Amino acid sequence: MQISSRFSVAVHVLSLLALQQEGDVLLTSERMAGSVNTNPVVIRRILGQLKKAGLVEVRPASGGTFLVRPPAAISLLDVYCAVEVVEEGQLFSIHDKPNPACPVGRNIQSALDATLQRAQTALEQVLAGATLQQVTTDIQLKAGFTG
Amino acid sequence: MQISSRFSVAVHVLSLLALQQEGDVLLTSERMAGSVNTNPVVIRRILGQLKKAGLVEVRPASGGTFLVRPPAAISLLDVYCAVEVVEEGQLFSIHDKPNPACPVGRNIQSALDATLQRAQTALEQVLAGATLQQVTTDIQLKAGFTG
DNA sequence: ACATGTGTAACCAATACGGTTACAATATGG
DNA sequence: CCATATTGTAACCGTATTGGTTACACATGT
Repeated sequence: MQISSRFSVAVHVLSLLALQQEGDVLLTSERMAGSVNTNPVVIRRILGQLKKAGLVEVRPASGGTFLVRPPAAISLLDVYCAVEVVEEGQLFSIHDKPNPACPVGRNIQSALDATLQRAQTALEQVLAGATLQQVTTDIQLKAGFTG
Repeated sequence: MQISSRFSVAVHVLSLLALQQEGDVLLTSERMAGSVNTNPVVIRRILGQLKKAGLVEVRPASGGTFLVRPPAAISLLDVYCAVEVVEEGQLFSIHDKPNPACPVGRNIQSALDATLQRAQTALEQVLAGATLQQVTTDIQLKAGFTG
């Protein structure tokens, strides 16, 4: 069981947008799909989510997708929430309907809940502290980008 | 997408074991299933994993499952690893085979990897710091246990 | 009018999960 | 030895999710 690759694809797409420069060829969902190595519809779905979350704007028909915010103002947590890979506070599934006639059954959910929430929050805080800017800077370093 | 309830059921089962007292009725997988409100086979599967991980010992045939370690020496991370809800370092799925002809495609995986590992580690560290003892203490408090 | 790109539904196959049934293997007590 | 209770495990099933595909309506710019 894993957090869907939708999240990493979304970061990929946002990185393409962030690294796009004036004068570059128009970045269509088709082109993005080429970089990701998937079908453009997949990209469009994700872009729909990113748009709904206010991270990108998308020009209908004539094409073109743009970041609404600078890369340094987009955290990986923003992306994670935008693509809805995990429901709020629901990373861990807790068995439901344990037997209330048993004290453990009656109390296990609440006894576990705080810890599991803390674990999820810890994960999300790392994502909150990581920006798209950092990702693209890393990509540039690795790629030997000059600008 | 959620981390399987197998984990929470495992904690439930371990809590039953931890709170078991001398003279209590034998705790069979059937009884545990009653508390969890599931089928005994489900419990047995999980017990198989916990046993393989060295957290419990199980008496064949005549029945009876026992903690191998004191509850304070069993972390929730131990349980999480025992029930194999998440593969090591694999909480996040990263799309594979991005296009290496594109600098973003070529580098996105490694550019993301460290951050995602850190996020997973942060979550797991919270679990490492939480013990079965804490869970059972909480259950006892909530249940108004006197023992 | 036409070409191009977006948006979305529907379909499909694969996978994981949790529940169930079936039954072999094992230990214990009578 | 036998009956009983319990464990261990395979197989099956239905459900949900995912990511890819196909189809096509809609929107824009030339």
